[in-house]
Amino acid sequence: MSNLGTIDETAAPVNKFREFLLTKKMRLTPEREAIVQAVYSTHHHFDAEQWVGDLARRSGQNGASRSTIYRTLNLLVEAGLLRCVARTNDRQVYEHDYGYPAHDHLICRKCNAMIEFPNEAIAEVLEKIAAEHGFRMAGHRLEVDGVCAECSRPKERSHRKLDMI
Amino acid sequence: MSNLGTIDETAAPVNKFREFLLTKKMRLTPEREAIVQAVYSTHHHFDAEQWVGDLARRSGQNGASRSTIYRTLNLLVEAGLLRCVARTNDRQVYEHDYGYPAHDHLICRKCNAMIEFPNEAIAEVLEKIAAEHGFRMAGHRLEVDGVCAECSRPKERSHRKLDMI
DNA sequence: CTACGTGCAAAGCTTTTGCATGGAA
DNA sequence: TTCCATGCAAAAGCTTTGCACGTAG
Repeated sequence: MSNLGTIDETAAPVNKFREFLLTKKMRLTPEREAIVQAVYSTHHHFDAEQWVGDLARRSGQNGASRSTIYRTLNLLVEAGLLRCVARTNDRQVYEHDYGYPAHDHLICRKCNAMIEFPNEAIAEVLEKIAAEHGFRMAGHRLEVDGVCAECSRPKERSHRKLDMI
Repeated sequence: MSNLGTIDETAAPVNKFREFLLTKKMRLTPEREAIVQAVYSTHHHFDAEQWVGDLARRSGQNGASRSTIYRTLNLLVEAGLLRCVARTNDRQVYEHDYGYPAHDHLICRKCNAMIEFPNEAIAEVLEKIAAEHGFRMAGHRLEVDGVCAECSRPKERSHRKLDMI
């Protein structure tokens, strides 16, 4: 959890989550807070199982069980704090959807790298299309697949086939 | 669907599939052919299980087992005949990717309707973005979610919550 | 006292796979 | 004969859920 000076970057999402929970008469338990802090401690893509090892180990002690992690991730998506970006190896991949500019991803089918790019242009096009259909757009998910520059280079050895989610 | 005179619209995909299989030293078996004909008999979105009931029933007799259906659908995607468009109810949703213009979908979160729209504009934007990143784009998958015009109408009763894939 | 949460284990689901049988080249 | 394919049943894997027990309010 990188701190910028004294600012805890997980504070804002935790607060937003608390507000969301209030509207549903739910509580911000230590488990839920631990999960939000964990997933907001770094700005990386992640899947549920990634946190299970870490958080379930110290269950009760600033951790949470697998069930609670899954349940909480669903809540965080509902709260608008997380976004499902893709599905890799049959696992749902999440990313922050708060305090971060809108973007989509180029996904390399060789090394699985996910390259972000800002999506204003696309959102704009979609707004127009949605309007034409009387469709109230809530969001979108765009996965562009292909081969990244690194893996395209013929001479050098390409990336290892890894799960770089 | 619509036949142009006496032309069987499933003939072209079957042929294309045969060619693909040849390149992999595989055979166009009756089972594989039955599957291609089934999924190309109508231009609808579908998932694997949808065909299991239909095709597995008459196994051996112009049908195929669940395993073979799953195996063949994967081959058809590889062959460029099918495309994975989305995931609904945890099931992979497919659509024709041959003899049909490129498009993406607006997905209604109320009635699950999938509304197609041509995607040249988006493909164009993506070409540019990919080029900027030296990324060799192979394709994309775009799911726009929101609420369709029908379900947005406040006065009338909205669509039934159905799986209109 | 009541309602909400957690953890555990088991269930649920779709999709994949091992294996024995069968058929085409 | 030698692969390639099929079908069955079982496995795999992620995610959800039932239930009993706790605990905040």
